[in-house]
Amino acid sequence: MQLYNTKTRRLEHFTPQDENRVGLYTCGPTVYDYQHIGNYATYIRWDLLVRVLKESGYTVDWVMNITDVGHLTGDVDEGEDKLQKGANREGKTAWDIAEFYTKDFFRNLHDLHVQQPTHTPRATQHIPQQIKLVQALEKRGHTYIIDDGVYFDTATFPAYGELAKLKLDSLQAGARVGVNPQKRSPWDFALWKFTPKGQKRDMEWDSPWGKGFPGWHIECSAMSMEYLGSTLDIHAGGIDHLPVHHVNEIAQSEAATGVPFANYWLHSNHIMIDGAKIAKSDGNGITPHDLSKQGFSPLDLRLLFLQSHYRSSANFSRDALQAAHKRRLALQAFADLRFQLKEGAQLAANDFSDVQAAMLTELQNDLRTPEAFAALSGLVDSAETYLVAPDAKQAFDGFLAFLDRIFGLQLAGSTDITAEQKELIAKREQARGAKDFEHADTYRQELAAQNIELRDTPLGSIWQRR
RNA sequence: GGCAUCGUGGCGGAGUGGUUACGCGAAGGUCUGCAAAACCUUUUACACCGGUUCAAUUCCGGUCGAUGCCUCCA
Repeated sequence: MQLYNTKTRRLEHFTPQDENRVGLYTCGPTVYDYQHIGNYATYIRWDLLVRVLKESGYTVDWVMNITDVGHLTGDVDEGEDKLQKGANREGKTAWDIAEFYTKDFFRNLHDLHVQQPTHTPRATQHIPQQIKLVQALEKRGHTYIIDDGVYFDTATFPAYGELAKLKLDSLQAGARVGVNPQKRSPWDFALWKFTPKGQKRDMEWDSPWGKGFPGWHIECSAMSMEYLGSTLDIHAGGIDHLPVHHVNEIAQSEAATGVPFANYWLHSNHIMIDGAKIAKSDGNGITPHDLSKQGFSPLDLRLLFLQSHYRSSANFSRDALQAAHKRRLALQAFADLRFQLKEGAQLAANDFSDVQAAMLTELQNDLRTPEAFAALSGLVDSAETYLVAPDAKQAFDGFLAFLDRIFGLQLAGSTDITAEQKELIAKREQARGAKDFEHADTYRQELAAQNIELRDTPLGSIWQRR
């Protein structure tokens, strides 16, 4: 398997530390609001990575964190989110808000057929581990304390910023707002923040340095190492995390352990809407729920995101989603041919195995989904024309199972049409044979009313759902 | 201001130094009882200007444009 490693900026052959097991960490959501479709695009892509790794014979330990702490103070009232404001008005706490959005997040992942990660640790449930990691850094002389927290001293970590190829001299620190002037360097970041004097936060814990809460980066290091050890095989995340979050994760992790934090770094690019980044502040933070209300299935969205490569910045639009929806229906119609095997059909077992091999090859080459789908399209077209013979049933079923394993589109999850519907089709065939086209069309219309369309082939009628 | 990335046909989206990506859509046609499907044709595809080359969308340089990051952000 080949993966593009941000660490080296090139395609590399992937080799895990253990022969058959892969330790994968992916940055999860901060649960203070609904996740938009761009967020989910990233999780769908890492789900694909896990699926392809499994298909390649690996066992995958997948850890995805839930950031349920950070900036939720007791009197949050910023941003435009009405529910959050409402929650505050109703006297809810940061804990309630985190719980609400965590549930929403997992429900959406389920609907999008993203597999359940092996572990989904909450930051609030791993405070001791985070404190321990900060203590280790303190012991090794990588920290200093100022009035609002314990900070990581980037000057003590010469490799700081290497992953993102940061040129610290040329970065414009002055553009930042709210920089604590006591920081030794603008790049230093908080490991532990103190609760401001006279304040009481919903979320705060005791620590050796005083009451407070963990910094924004330390949870990922603490929890990934807790479950996967000091060196991860793969650390994946959104491209936006590269220059700050991932750079800081590396610094604090490697400074504490002395060993490489991750062997492979994967970054997914952003989904754009109308050529611009998705941002709630711009009012384009579309959620899967918004699309459901418009009649789209979560699987339409899943297919749309799988059609583009994870490293390119894909553009979302209604038309593109509609196109994906229709493509999915066509794929479903292809899968439903398994209920309509025809004697004399021409598709043979090796037609499926050849395409399966070709698709897997593309996916193992840095998850090249566009090429994999292109390879599939040829077969779908052939199947539509030549149909599938009964003696290819096993191969066909096996192929559909393969498609569901790698793409998660649930193609083999459909059911056959009912006996009544089959009866209608038979009646229509009879009427047609007798050149009673009036009745034949009546039967066809009856089926159409049940969202079933017919097309006639030399081997008989074929139905497909709309 | 600094650092990056990218500009492909109506839309989405791959890829390549010389041959149809693929999907969705539109127009015409063949076929069909009518449809559907399929097939054929059309819808002037690779931002612009130079350069290298027998040959560039594909390499090099420049121009213009778009976007991202530098601040929590998938």
